[in-house]
Amino acid sequence: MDIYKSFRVEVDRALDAMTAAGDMPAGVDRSKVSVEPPRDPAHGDMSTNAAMVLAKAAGKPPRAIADGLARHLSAHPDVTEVSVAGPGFLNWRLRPSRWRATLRDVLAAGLGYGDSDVGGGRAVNVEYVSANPTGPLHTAHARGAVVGDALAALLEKAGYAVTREYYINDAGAQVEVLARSTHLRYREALGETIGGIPPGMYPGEYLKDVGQAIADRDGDRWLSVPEAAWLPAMRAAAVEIIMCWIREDLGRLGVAHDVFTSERALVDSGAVTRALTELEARDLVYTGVLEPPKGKTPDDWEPRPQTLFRATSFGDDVDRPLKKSDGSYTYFANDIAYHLDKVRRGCPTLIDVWGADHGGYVKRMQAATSAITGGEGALDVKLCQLVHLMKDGQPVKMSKRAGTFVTLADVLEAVGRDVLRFIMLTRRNDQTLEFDLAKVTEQSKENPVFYVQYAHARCASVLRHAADSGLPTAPDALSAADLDRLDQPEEIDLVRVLAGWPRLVEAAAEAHEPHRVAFYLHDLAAAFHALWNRGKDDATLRFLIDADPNLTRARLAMVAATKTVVASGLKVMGVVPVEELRG
RNA sequence: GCGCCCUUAGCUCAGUCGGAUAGAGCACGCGCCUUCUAAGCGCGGGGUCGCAGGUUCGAAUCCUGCAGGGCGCGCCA
Repeated sequence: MDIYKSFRVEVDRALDAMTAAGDMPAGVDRSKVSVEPPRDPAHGDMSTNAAMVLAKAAGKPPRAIADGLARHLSAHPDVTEVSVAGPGFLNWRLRPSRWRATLRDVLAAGLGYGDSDVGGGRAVNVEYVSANPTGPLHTAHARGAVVGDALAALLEKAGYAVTREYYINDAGAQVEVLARSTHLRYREALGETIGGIPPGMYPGEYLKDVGQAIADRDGDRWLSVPEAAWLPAMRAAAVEIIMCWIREDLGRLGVAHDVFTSERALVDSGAVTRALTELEARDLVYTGVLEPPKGKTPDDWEPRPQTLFRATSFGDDVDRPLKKSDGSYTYFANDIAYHLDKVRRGCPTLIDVWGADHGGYVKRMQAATSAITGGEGALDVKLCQLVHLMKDGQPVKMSKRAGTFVTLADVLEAVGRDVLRFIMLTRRNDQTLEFDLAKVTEQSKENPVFYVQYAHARCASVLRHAADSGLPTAPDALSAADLDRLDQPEEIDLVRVLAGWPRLVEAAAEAHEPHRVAFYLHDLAAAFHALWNRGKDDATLRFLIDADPNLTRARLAMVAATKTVVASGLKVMGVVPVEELRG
């Protein structure tokens, strides 16, 4: 169990005792009481805000409550140095043996250390990537892919039942364009000279491969038939081939979705019509005329009655159209049906990972999700800001229009999967990210990937040396070590960081912020590197002490636990830990 | 014009449901390799948390207004 959580229980017991003694009114709301590490370690190992939070309801000054809590807590066998500070913080320290005990927890749990049950097995659907099937993945997609995948892994570690989902946008005008562009390349593959690619068509060279593949499979059967005949065939074939590429790229990135949902299949099944019927039943659909967007009116704007969803009743700024002027459904209408579908499949908690250019779409989708599910479903949207691809400090020029964008496959080839995944998680999702192809493969402290991997490799190195000397390195053997031999302050510092991993997993999962794992691992690596270097100044602080097998075994337990927690964190990030950095 | 996101050290960024003297890396200055990997570690200088109000025991964090940057704004997805 998380060490902070277990002391939160102790605080509860103390409060119970105070209530029983009449020092505290019964039924006081304790939901804001927390036990956490103080920001400044000088204040102690743990701290609670209970006295300040409860002062008003208890009708007592914070310090009086804190004094009462202090009396109860100081009776705990693992607690020392209880003190009341500042406006009413209650601080205390733990006996070092209590901290050291976490090493056994880590060794016993292995990579499962930090697993939590806060999720309680509740279902969460994480939808991410969902790139349009009109071309290969490029760098902009990589961030959403990594963030979504790491978030899914994090939620699983925190005890949620996670579904990883990809929404294939294979309906609508853009796949029609794809079909026409593909037909052009198909004709080209059969020997026709097509000249330039007309405006409005996808110019990318990659469509040549699609055209060729269809020519190889079907011969010339789509050459002299009317568009109505070849268009659906081109569309289906192109989407299938490109989705195959996308899955390959995701596979290379180590991303695997559980569910792929087709927009077209959803529309064909009548789900959109049914969803709109449900909205109508709730009186959330009407026909109205929208104001033109101010400041940037389209040239061909004319007021027109439209089928609208009452998004404003759910916090959006304007009501949103559900049908185009030709009577077909808007993308938004399809998306409402899709989100309803996700909830109806048994998952009220939805997370969508989107690109920054979809920011204007968040409110309406949240409004719609809430409306269509009658408040049962809740949608959180993680918007990933832009990735600026750089090389040696200079921006890499990209233009999708000219077909010169950098594909995900290119970047993967240049830097590797693990580097790409780690770097994508070194920023909050709503912060823009600079990705320098040169810097991220440097082996220096400036590169967080290297820094964390180096810590893992150093742990592995120590364990290798130990094994070479015939020392036991298996977890159960190390668990039997006399951990009281770890009496250096820096050693306890490191153990404290290790003990913070379960708490971090829960906090990051609840906040839907996988990047916190990357920052935690950086801190953990720093604590380990610091300890390592202490052995440079003072040989008695090295991990392997030939003359003292018992001390060595205790220190190996600490090293093995550190290696395990680094690996556990990297696993959430989808990064493979390295055993060795030098070839 | 409106909406969303961002603004923290010279630079790039963290900052836990509001918590104590706001942190890390880079850069700068000074130290540490006969040693388990020095691709590392230690010490030091460096801040009006964009600006102005408000909420309260307490605000970088929540609310309001303003400024600067990014993204978006019916019949694209």
